[in-house]
Amino acid sequence: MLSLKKYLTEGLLQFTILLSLIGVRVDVDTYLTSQLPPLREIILGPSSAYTQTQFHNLRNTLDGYGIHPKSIDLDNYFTARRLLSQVRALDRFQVPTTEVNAWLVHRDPEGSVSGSQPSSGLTLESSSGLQDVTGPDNGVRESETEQGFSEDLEDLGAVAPPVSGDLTKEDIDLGAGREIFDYSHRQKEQDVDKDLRDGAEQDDTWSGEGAEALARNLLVDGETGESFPAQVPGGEDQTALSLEECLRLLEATCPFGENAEFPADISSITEAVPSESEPPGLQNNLLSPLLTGTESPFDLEQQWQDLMSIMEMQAMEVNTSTSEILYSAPPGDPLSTNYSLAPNTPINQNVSLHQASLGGCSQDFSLFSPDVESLPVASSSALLPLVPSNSTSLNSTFGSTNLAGLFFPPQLNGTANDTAGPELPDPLGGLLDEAMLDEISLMDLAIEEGFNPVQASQLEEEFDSDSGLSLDSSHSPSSLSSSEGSSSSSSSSSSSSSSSSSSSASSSASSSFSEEGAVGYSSDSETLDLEEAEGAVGYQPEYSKLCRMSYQDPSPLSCLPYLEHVGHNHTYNMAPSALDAADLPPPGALKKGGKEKQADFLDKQMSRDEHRARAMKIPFTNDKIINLPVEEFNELLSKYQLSEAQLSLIRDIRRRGKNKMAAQNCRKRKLDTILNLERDVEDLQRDKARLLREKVEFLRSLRQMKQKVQSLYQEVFGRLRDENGRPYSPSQYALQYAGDGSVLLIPRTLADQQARRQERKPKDRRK
DNA sequence: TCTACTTGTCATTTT
DNA sequence: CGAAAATGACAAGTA
Repeated sequence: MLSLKKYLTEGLLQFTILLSLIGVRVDVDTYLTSQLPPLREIILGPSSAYTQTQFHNLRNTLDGYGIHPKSIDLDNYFTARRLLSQVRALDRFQVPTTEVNAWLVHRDPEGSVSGSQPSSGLTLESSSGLQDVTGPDNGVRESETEQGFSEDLEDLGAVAPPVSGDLTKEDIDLGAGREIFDYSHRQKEQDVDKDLRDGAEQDDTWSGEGAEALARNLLVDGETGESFPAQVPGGEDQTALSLEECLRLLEATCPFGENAEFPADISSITEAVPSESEPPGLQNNLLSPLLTGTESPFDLEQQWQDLMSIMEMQAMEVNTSTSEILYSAPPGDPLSTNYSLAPNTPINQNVSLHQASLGGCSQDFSLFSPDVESLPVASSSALLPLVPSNSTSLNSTFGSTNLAGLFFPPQLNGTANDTAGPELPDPLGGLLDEAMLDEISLMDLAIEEGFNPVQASQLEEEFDSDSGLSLDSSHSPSSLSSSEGSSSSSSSSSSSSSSSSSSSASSSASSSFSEEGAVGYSSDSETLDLEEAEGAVGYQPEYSKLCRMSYQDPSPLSCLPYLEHVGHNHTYNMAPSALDAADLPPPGALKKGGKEKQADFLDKQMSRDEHRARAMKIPFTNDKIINLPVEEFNELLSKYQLSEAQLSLIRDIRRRGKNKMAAQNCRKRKLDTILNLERDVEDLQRDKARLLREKVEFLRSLRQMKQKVQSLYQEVFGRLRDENGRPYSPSQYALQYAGDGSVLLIPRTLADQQARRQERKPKDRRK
């Protein structure tokens, strides 16, 4: 059983260790540095928590007795601090949330453009993340979320650098199909990007006026469908829906393929494939954040490493080895295992590709078809604009995606995936590693049961309530007022003990209360008057309350053994009965038989100062001496003719008495501080567990999304037919998302080139 | 008797 | 600058 002293000493040490272990230092540092001076002061020195109690004032006013000198400040402070810590933790860990939400929100063609800028990525703490945290609702802020979506996707590693070099305007003609399907986004991207980019890239590529009409159509299409709940399940569905739209368009496109329009011509390739002349945003869009096999994994990995580093700061359990493991593709990861696609065999049967309405897509297709038909066939670099704009969710989800890089085996992707290709699915897939999940789960479960976020929140609430019961009792204004508001020992003890305090604690508290209230410095047997009783009710109750609060409240913690020492009876502690027997009768009033006994007992019970005062025949009680305000005290002294020795003794008594109270308060504050810190640790641990659970859930959702995307890719690709009605070979062709949401079928060689080019960009940007 | 603990007290610092 | 409060350290008393 730990003693109080031991608790004070070792407890602090343990607490410090605990803080460091759980990575709380980050938060603590934050608070120490700026936000909340009180904590710093609590830890480092005097503070609001140590605000000097105006005992005189409190004592002189009836209200003063009901005020805990410290608890209010501490309560407010810790409440604010806890909230702030939660907010910050959410801010930090909300990043995955934002990412997931981004996945799910359908992209608005306008809003998404800016988000696809290469320069917008690389910061986990994007504005969108903060918005998601602070914003009241995600659903309303669709555009914001979409932007955040794009950004977050890039953050995940999808930063697609502008394609350089290999594909230039000279290499590939810009065809009508390109304009048809890409211009709108290009134009919008230009609008947004012009301001943001250095303009080194040629923007005029897309400045054809004829395409504006098409752009409008595309814009309309993109806006038709697309406000999706930012929730994960809905987002999945919406993603599937978008893909389905693509598929429908694809199906509608099949006749073209039969008519030899499907093999995309050079011009359409040019349109679809970013060239040096294209705005960076477009180029960026050409690679999927999650699916590109070139540079994306690095960014993605970096992002996740950042995330993991953050996590590690707060969770020692998640060590670097774990994070490394996370980046290794789990064997079961569909993205890694299902590269080679059997067309027409969607992996995820749950994805319904035929239930979504196509509305605008049809229109787009009608626009699309005539152009395609008129286009010459260039089989060598065939590029099929498969889907016009309406699949904006896909576009927003993946930016411009080289789906081939994701869904085809590295060997099929050629050199582009030499390095990053194998890693392609890894960064995200690795995060979903079951081992990691299990680890986190265990971590979470170690602190609180339940894995479902809903359950987690519920658990959190429960924990909060529990903690409030266990730890906040002494700090919550309500409990404080209830305990201190009680004017009698019985009521106070009962009320305070009602909060599940142990019998020993309550008894000790009540006893100490009564004893101290009765004795204290007011046990001067000479003058037993109303002031005596006043002393019992006035000053001492305060002390008893302090003790009660400090000792009894922690009892629910069930880990504070020092409670058992509360009941110690020291010289100044006397049972009320004994007190009455000893103090009430004047020294000479007792009968001879019990007089000596009474006197001896009284002497034993009196404090040294009381003895001295009585020996010096001080004409008033020690309680008065100690507790009277300065003015009244001086007034009292002036009423009597006191010797110098008496005056000196009185001053000493006053000094010692005040110091005694000060010491008691000081010790109580120490205890309160420790308890509050302990509670904070618990809160932080709880928050950490909750955030970890959320992260796991998000990762799980992400994995599901990836699976769906993969299956949809397979579905779409498998339904593609060339002019001869034969399916395309996955080894020769790949689907790629363009920046405007269109899906293009491009030769693998072209995709590899793009991947290679984009591989360099992020590196350059990092410099 | 020893140990751990609480409380009181002193000296000093802080407010 | 002085009073009051806070606090570390130590002593005394108790279990």
